[in-house]
This record gives sequence, structure tokens and C-alpha cells, in this order.
Amino acid sequence: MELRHIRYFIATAEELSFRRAAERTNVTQPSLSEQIRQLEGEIGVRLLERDTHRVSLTAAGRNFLESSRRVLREVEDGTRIARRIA
Amino acid sequence: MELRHIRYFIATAEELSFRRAAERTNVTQPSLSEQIRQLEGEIGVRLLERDTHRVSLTAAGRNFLESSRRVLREVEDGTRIARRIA
DNA sequence: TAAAAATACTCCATAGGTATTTTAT
DNA sequence: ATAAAATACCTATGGAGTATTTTTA
Repeated sequence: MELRHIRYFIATAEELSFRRAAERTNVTQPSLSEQIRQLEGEIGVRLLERDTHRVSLTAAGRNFLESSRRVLREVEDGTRIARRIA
Repeated sequence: MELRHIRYFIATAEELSFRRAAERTNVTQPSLSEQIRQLEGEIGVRLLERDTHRVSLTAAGRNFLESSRRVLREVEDGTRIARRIA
């Protein structure tokens, strides 16, 4: 897993759309889809439901979204603090 | 920044040796060195001191190490919990 | 039909490797 | 002399793109 997967997942979970998430993250829809597929494959859990006409979060996905936000926040905080110390 | 950078940095900070950190993360020493260089470049801060014969952490590096551990811990916890929910 | 996600490729940027040099003791 | 990190260069994996198909409202 890389931060890329987490960034794309957050975008998709917030947009509830692969196409809009792809726009927002500046990649094409197939590239983003593939990365989400990889993420679900590695965790072994379906995070997004797209059986029907709309994308929605699974229960596991809702939880992973919160965790993902904490991860990115920690990365940003860690970076900012390192800069401030130096 | 990707989790790869954070994983390599933790290994190097703990081993205080590029060679041993490379072994531990299963990459070659030049590859690991380059990724650490990228990480420091992106943050804009020196995290490791290698002017002298030994590697040591800067003040910013010590802080970033703690943050890095929290990041990896959150990724692991998030993954485990997602699996448990599903 | 129309709109969005999935599939099937192609390409190329870069992570990682090998070989070597530099540096410090 | 020795050991470790840096530098130079090469290779090839996989992230990202284009084109197309599938799906479903």
C-alpha cells in the first residue's frame, strides 16, 4: 500500500464517483479505478459498492475512510512540524 | 511522498545505517539512499546527519520519526479494522 | 440512449539494480 | 586498507494514458 492508494480512495469516497475523483486527483478514470482495485485486493475487503448505478461506501469503507484521513493528516502534520523545527 | 519513503526512513533511523536499512527493507543501498534524498528534498529538511563517519538523526528527524511511526501504525490499524468489519 | 465504471492494450517515467567513486577512519 | 555512503548509469516494472466495451437506469 502507498499513500497514492489512500489519496485516491479518499477522493472517491468523498465524490462517490470514480470519474469525478479522477478529475480531482488529476489522473484518468481507468488509472484511478485500477488503484482502488489494488487497494481492495491488498486489504482483501470491498470498500466501495458499485453494483448499482451509484457508488457508495461499505461499512468497512466508512471506517477505512476515517483511518485514511488520519493517515494523511499525520503525514501533513509531521511534515509541517519537521519544517518548523529545522 | 509515498509510504515507501516513510518505511525506508524508519528503517534508516532505527538502524542508523543506510546499508543495514537497505538489507532490512530488501532494496540496495543506492536505491534506499536515493529515496531518503527525495524525502528530504520534498520536505526541504535534513532528517539524517551523515557528515561524519556515522549516521545520526537531526532534531527534525527525531520528530519526523515519531510521526512516521504513527502513520504506519494508523495504516496497519485501519487495515486490520477494515478486515474485521468485513 | 447516455453516463459511468470496467477492460484491454500501449507507453514511459522512475524505482530499483550494477558498477564505481568518494569519503572518513 | 576498509567500510559505508554517494554518484553514474542502465534496466524493467507498473502507474498512467487512449480506446473501447459493458452495464444500468
